[in-house]
Amino acid sequence: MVKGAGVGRPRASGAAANRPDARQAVLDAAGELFTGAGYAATTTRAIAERAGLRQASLYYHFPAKEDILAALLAGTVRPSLVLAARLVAGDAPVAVRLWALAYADIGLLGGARHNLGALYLLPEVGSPNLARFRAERAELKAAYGDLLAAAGVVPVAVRTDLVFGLVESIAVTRRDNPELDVEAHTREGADGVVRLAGLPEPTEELRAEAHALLATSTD
Amino acid sequence: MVKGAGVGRPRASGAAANRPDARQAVLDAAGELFTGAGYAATTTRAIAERAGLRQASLYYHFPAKEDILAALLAGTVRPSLVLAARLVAGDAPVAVRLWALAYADIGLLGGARHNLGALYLLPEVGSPNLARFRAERAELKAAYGDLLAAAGVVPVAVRTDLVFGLVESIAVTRRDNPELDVEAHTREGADGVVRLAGLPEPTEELRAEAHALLATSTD
DNA sequence: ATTATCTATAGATCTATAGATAATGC
DNA sequence: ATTATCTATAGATCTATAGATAATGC
Repeated sequence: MVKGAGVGRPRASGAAANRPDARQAVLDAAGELFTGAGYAATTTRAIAERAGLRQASLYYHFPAKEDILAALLAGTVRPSLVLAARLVAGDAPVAVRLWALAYADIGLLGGARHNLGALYLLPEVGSPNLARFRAERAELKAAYGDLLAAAGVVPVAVRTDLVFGLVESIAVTRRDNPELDVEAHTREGADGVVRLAGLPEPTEELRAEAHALLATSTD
Repeated sequence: MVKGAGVGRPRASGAAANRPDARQAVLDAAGELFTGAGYAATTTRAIAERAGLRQASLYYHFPAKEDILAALLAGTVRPSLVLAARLVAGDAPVAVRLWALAYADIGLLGGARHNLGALYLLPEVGSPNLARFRAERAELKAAYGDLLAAAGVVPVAVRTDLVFGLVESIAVTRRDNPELDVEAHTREGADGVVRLAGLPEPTEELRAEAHALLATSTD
């Protein structure tokens, strides 16, 4: 086993024995602190403390502070991107696929621990080292654009901006109100995306079809 | 005159003579840097350099770095808040007033120099010192809620979250694409707010009425 | 021998204050 | 005398590296 139980020097913090995965503990800690205080205002010392190790030990798992942010960003956009690719290529009615994508995407952002969608708002995402994330997020946005185009929405570029803005706005809403009813917001948000696009008012049948579509994701 | 032309020691930078208002120069510089790089990542030295004075001289105009951010935030939310108060108390059809508020609000965020709306996204707005701004922004959001309630929109809380999120999303859209066609986005955004609320599709007549309402703002 | 941590610290900041200085205004 | 700036710096960080150390595994 490469991942032996207690290989390496024990931690100085009391939590010497229980270290299931230091890397994951670092990501959890950074997720909470970056979303709360921002990237620049979060020190590597604070991350390490919360993860139960010393500041310098972070650098065994990540080459630099920015790589911690990159890892968090990658983890949040990829699941939506995978789903989007499947839906764009699907053959269900386009309004159903749009509703399903918005519902799943808002749900992922709203349900993630620590409001990880707020990471998208950090000014640091403009950094050259995070080009990978920016490209993946642009791909996701393009998927919304493809669905809107297939639905005959015009002007498609402006409406894509608005729809994508509405989807991501859950990060700000959730920051303002951590007690947010995520399920209600997600369902109303998906309805809102369809309305905002200018498509016919979503019906209960449409929502049921979309849910069915999403339920097949693990096949 | 309190504001004598060249009172005080001259600046070390070449721009010794032309100092129309140092305080304003500092705000301009900070607006650009805070929106681009964020608050924590922007040093007081960088602000001062861009404003044409020395780092320590900032502290003659502002007691602390955070007060520069507070001043910028106050300047961006107040104009919308003043308009919102007028529209909430108005007697034009409620869809007209809603369209007008969204149009003006998005236009102010989109047209401001340096994408000042991006300041709302900074994690530092949670700071205790910026409670004033948060309260004013909450008041603006409440005005949207009042208009939606008057229009009979249900569920009003969730839809208010979505509408307000859509309006503010221009800051993210503009950051992603600095070449954004602001006028087109603003008009489509205001239409989108009405649609998102679930009200009847906006007509050209409604838009004309709303523009007329806004034209009377300086009376 | 390998792994995962630790301690210690170099070098580079960054904010804010203290006190001096160079103008104008009276 | 007042104003608006300057120079210099104290004190407090913060990131990342160097090298030691305490486990397990062979």
